[in-house]
Amino acid sequence: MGDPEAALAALVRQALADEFGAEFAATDPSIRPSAFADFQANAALSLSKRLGRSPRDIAGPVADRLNAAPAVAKAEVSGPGFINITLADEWIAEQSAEQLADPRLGVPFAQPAQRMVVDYSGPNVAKELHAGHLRPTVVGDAIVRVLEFLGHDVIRAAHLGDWGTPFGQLIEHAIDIGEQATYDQLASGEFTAFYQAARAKFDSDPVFADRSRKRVVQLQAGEPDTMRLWQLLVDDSMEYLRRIYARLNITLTDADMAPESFYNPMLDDVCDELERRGLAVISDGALCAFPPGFTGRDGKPVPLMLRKSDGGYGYDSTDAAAIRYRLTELGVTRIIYVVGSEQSQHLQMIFELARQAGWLVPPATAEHAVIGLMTGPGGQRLRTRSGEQVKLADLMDEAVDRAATVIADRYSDPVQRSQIAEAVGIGALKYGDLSVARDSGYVLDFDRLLALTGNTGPYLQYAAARIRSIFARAGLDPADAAGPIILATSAERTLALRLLGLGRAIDDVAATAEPHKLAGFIFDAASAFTAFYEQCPVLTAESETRQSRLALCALSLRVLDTGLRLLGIPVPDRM
RNA sequence: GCCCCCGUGGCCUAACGGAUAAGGCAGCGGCCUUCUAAGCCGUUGAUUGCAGGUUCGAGUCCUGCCGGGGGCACCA
Repeated sequence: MGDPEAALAALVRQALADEFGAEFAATDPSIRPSAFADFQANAALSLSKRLGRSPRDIAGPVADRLNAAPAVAKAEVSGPGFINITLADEWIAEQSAEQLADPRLGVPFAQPAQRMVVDYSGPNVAKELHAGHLRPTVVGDAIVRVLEFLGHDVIRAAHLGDWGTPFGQLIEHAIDIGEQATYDQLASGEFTAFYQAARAKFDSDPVFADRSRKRVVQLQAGEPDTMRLWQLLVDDSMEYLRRIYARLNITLTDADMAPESFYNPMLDDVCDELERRGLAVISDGALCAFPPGFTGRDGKPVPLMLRKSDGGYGYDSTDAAAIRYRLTELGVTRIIYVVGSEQSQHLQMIFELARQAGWLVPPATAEHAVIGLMTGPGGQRLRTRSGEQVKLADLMDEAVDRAATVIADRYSDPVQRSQIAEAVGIGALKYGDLSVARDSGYVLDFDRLLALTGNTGPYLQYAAARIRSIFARAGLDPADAAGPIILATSAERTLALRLLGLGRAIDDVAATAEPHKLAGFIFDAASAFTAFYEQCPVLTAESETRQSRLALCALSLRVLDTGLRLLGIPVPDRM
């Protein structure tokens, strides 16, 4: 049991049970970090009414029992009934040595493992990823990595927009300019020109517009030649997406695409099922479901538009099919939609429909991991059509350029320089979005996203690089470091205790789908290491101290490295 | 009009109902002949939008108000 909070929780529960009866073994011991000790247990305050005693009278005997535990150096009642707990140095040292020896750094697998879907990134065929895609992409990927680390069976799902009326124009435009030119533009990510050219012709050329409309019909009908051209657009776009995901260190692959077209064959059946069950009715010519609890203007219920009056399908249809498929075919018990806040009502309606239809049955859950809306510098919304759209690729280039400027004079080898600039720039960019609560709205601000000092990706990478540097200087391999660990100074003790919180941080992320909790932990861990680094010489220390400090360094490195990798942040060997 | 989200030092943010609200940036003052100064140490700066309420205890929960954002029928 390496996690101090879990260990203390068990001790307090045991003390409560021993003191007041077995029924108190399940009480929430309310262990919290404390400014006055390592932790505080607040259970006595909330138990006061139930036990009919003053909090201090409850806390006293519990503290006495805690003081008898080897892990506890001191437990004392404070204030209205807080129990301030200081852990024994020897206990922390033992746990740290165990953590270092454990391939999983003391983080147990989740029990039981679940099968889950994480829906994120939201790419589109023939549209480039823009700055607004950054957050849902990096946050979703971090969530996936954390869940997989805990042993869950995670199905990545990027809801690829590859279907719909625009594809008529796009296919006709591809025919006009030829397949080679189409490939050249799309695979390189030059979507805007391609899209706008198609749009311009559609608006100005009646013949082209007519061809486009007919092409849509052919696409819906699955006409072979049309399908071949459509597939061409998809394949070319995928080449672009593969490249940008690879550069961003995102784990999505072709197999993880959950394209709208994939659900197309299921839409009729979904509509039939819902209509048969009386959950969908014809309204104004369209097949609609009206999940309860959603009213719009004029107090009318808000529909999910399952089939439009013209017989076509929209995203309500696809999402209904997707949630049914995931719950009933894939058999997942948790679905996490990492999607913008503006889709909140839509998703709540889809969830409600899924409950009504009996697809979403407890203990299975569906949740919306809200991504805050990104706005432009003026605070206005960045609309898809507007020219002020910032390309994600440009943002990445800028990030790497800024990093390169900072390190320009530090490395003579240009290859090494560009590799480090890449890791630092991309790391800074990603960490900027991973370090804040994902649901906070924010203004697109290059300086914020690309900062290189303070609580940033590079700070964490730098801490890791400095640790590697110590081992490099000593000619040692961090993998060979081992206990015992001696906690002689407060910096060493603080660092060791902090590192033991890794499992707690990871569990928090898994429970809440909020990666910024892991980011906060890593920053605290890196800060604790840096304080240690300033105060505790490693290589010049005497034998036992030196060995212990090397062990602490190795442990710090592995915790930082693990945390950064779970966030999807590259960790360069040196900086 | 109805529904949802958000208001925390000059700026950006954190805080699982717990004590004196925690960091980063910017500002000010220090620290490189000693393991990488992308760093460290110190310091200035907040009655957490306003008013009530619940609670032993509220930035956190409830109600109202003010301010900002989003959503509300065939776009996704």
